[in-house]
Amino acid sequence: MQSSLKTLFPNFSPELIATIEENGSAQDFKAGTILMRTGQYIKNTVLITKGKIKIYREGEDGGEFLMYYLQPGQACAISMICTAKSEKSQIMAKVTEDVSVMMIPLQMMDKWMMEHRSWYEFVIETYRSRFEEVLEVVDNIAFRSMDERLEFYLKRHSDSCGCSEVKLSHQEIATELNTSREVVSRLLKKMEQRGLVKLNRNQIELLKTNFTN
Amino acid sequence: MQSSLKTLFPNFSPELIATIEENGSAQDFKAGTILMRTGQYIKNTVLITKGKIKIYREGEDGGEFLMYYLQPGQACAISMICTAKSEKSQIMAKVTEDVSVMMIPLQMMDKWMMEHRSWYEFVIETYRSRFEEVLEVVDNIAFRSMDERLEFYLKRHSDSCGCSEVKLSHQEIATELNTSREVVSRLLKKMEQRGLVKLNRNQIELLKTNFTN
DNA sequence: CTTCTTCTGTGATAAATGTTACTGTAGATT
DNA sequence: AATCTACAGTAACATTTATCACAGAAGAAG
Repeated sequence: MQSSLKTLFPNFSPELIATIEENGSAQDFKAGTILMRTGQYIKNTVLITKGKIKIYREGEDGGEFLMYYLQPGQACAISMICTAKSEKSQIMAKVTEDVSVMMIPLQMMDKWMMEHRSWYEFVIETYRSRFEEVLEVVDNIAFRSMDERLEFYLKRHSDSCGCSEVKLSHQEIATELNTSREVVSRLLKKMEQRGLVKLNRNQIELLKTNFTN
Repeated sequence: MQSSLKTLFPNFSPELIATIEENGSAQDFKAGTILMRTGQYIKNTVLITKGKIKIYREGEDGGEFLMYYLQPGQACAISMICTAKSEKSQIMAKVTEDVSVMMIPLQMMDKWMMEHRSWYEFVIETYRSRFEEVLEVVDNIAFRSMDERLEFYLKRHSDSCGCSEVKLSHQEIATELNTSREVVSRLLKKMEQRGLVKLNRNQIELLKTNFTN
């Protein structure tokens, strides 16, 4: 357990790791748990050591829209940003695979930024990469049509799990793209006809050759 | 000129202001100048002291999509983020009203973060507010239809200039929302019929009463 | 095996948005 | 005044996406 921080966050200095273990509290959450809601105040920064957390935006009508996933070795950029002034969360965070996290009280943030170079760099890099990711999301909805967005979504999923099978129902995909199940079914069918995927119940197999370009 | 920094960035400490004036270089740019292109390397952080800069994303087909405007007293969050590692820009920055800026070489960033508390806080706050703004943009395209987005766009414009007349052609609006001029014309006409706006050549007057809710 | 539930496929139709094509008008230019 | 150009209005049509309605198939539960 102690060592997992070291391997997951290889750039952290030994002193920083010690400080984290001293001040943070390790916690586990089951899939389905909602860790953060829109409008809630943020009291902790979260480092993920196991599992997966989905960060998404919720529309007034209850629709949702996927921003990105948090995985082991990553941290929640939003919580870091808001934390500084204990702001309200602008997003929803939901556990999609049982997670283990390190909860770090917000008071530590500013302190460590000054004291630990490796923490400072990690925070900046987290901001940067998330900002970039969100910009890519904007690109997708602003410039691309549903079929392209679907392809991109599947690709991102398979990249993240490292395998070519995406185990999701059409309904789940539709929800994350904020569209309807029928639309997803139809587009997937077309993709199958184009030879891009193979469809099974609750599972979509990406035929990589056509995909990775 | 010296004093403008002080009034525009009231939270900066006197020492920080002195340091900025010492290390930064004041520069002016005419409306229309493109300060940053997608893919370019970033060498400076930019503080705006006069004018307006448009930050937008560019699609492969040349379409554009407005993210937000930078105004006096603000800084380019992207340049701050990327700067840390001299990354490539992910966005376009175009001067829309003649600007004066302070260019700050990227080496200063990290240094000042450690040395000047008020700089650190400014940077964090800039990150936070821009991130929030981008999330709002995502909301708009993900959950709202064109007419709502148009209303939001107009409102934001009038808020930013403090007046109720938006001096833009339908074409310009269409470009920023990445749609076509005809669509904007149609929707504006409908809004006029609903009594929300009054249309003139190159100018849209918001009839506030209905608007500010 | 039978029943139930969830997931998937698909047609028909509606609504929103994009595209094409054309017209008129205001203001600038000559 | 005559001409030109950018801007605005609008109809007709194409395309994309959303919604409704229903049917069949896979797997779970009894």
